[in-house]
Amino acid sequence: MFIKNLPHKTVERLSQYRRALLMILSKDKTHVFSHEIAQMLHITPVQVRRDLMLIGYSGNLRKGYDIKELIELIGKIIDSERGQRVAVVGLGNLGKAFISYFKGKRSKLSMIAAFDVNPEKINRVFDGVPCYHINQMTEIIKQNNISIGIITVPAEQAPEIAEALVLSGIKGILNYTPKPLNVPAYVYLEEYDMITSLEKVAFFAKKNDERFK
Amino acid sequence: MFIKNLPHKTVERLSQYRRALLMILSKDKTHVFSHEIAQMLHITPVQVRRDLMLIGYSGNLRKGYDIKELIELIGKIIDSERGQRVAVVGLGNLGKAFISYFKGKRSKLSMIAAFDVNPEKINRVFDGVPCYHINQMTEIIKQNNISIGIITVPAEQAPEIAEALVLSGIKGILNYTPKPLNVPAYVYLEEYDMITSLEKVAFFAKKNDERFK
DNA sequence: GTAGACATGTTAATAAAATCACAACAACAA
DNA sequence: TTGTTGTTGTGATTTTATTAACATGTCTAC
Ligand SMILES: NC(=O)c1ccc[n+]([C@@H]2O[C@H](COP(=O)([O-])OP(=O)(O)OC[C@H]3O[C@@H](n4cnc5c(N)ncnc54)[C@H](O)[C@@H]3O)[C@@H](O)[C@H]2O)c1
Ligand SMILES: NC(=O)c1ccc[n+]([C@@H]2O[C@H](COP(=O)([O-])OP(=O)(O)OC[C@H]3O[C@@H](n4cnc5c(N)ncnc54)[C@H](O)[C@@H]3O)[C@@H](O)[C@H]2O)c1
Repeated sequence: MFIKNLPHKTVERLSQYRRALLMILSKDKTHVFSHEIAQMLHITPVQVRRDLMLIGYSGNLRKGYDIKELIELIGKIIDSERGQRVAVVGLGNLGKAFISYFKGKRSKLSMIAAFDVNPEKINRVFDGVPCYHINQMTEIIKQNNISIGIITVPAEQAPEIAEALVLSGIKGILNYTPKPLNVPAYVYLEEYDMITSLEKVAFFAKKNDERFK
Repeated sequence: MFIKNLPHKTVERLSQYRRALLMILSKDKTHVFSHEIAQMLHITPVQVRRDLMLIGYSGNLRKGYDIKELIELIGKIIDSERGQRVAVVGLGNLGKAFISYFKGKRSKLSMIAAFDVNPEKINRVFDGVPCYHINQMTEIIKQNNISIGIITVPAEQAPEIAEALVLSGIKGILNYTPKPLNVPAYVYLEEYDMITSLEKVAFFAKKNDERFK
């Protein structure tokens, strides 16, 4: 299902809506109001309604939004129908955290493989995901039609890993190392740094502190 | 040093500029151009110049920006003069990843303590950071004037941990669990979810793939 | 000494994102 | 029947963020 030019931020929030909805689905509620979703994500109810409007979903005026229906619709929009396959490169603390957190959470994204150089990790299975030697990476990516790579190797290795991923035909990269990467325009690159998040918190905490005093 | 209402996004980028600058500082370069910084962060040179303008920094027309000076100025703006103290709650994969990554990276943020319930972790030191039992949290936070907490416990425990952190007097929280938290307005809360990042990459990778075909 | 190449700094314009304001409606109570 | 409450959906507006355009300055080459 395609919707013309969904705003960048809306895509991000749709993923968050789904996460929140999956979380409350269990609690034998069938419907939810925009202000309930909003409260969970610390945004305004209008924002929620606007996003849902953009994906063409209508709620019930009295009961709110049907949770199951909405989850399904979000899936139709942000998931790829045929599914996408993912690999983690670097099975250290962060790689493991990702894999164990991800486990069983999304049906349209399959965690297919991990790659490392440490002999103690290679040819073993971690949380259902087999770990291979980095030398086999290109081969396995191609064989399994893996289209997304997550980089969690030591920073120095990141550029060569990124290059190898691109050459293997990957379409998207999620980089957790602080090393800036360069990839061709047809590969989507997302970077995240915990320290930047921490510094943001530190900055605004300090600011808040003055403001509320 | 205070600058009236620095845009939210600019604060984030300042942290990234500093990270990038620290990275190239070693390479016996003393100056850098806006387009070089821009390339590293995948943004435009104008954006960089605009941000630097906002913090009142002027570069050299011919040589660009003095790297050391700029690092220092960014510090004056985003760091707290007296420093801020940080604790990690939940010393699992993610908590460890954070601590070992953070180690030695920022002088104005000190990682003071970790808290956990697992007896094997308590009263031991991980990467220079001592781990205490969660029962001691309030006491240690107050004693050490810790103002920022990072939550990396299992999701179900997150709300009670957040509440305890707030009661202990924390001013900022960085939450890595998918559980939505509620904190008073004077506490700055930042949340991050790896799966949202991954889904964003998946979505735009899929989109790119169609566009470039 | 002057044209060319190439930076920065900044105002103005544009684009993207969020919010306001309110019409439309459903349920219910009096 | 009619007023009240509380919701959704959305055009209009505002706010925030980014980009364009260009004036200004510095070095180099000749
Ligand atoms: N962005 C963030 O928020 C963040 C947070 C923590 C760590 N980090 C970064 O993420 C990376 C991983 O952190 P970590 O704590 O998991 O480190 P780690 O040392 O625990 O894990 C790194 C893993 O990569 C493997 N490895 C090394 N070279 C490799 C290669 N050439 N190919 C494949 N695998 C290789 C190692 O064997 C190890 O298993 C580091 O670069 C760190 O700086 C980033
Ligand atoms: N946001 C993300 O990107 C992301 C990624 C991975 C994991 N996670 C989440 O982060 C959390 C931690 O992930 P992990 O892989 O490190 O898990 P983990 O199981 O390795 O670590 C959790 C740690 O918390 C400790 N703990 C449990 N209850 C506690 C309590 N009441 N007080 C203090 N400590 C307690 C455990 O002993 C353990 O050491 C989980 O909630 C997971 O869902 C988030």
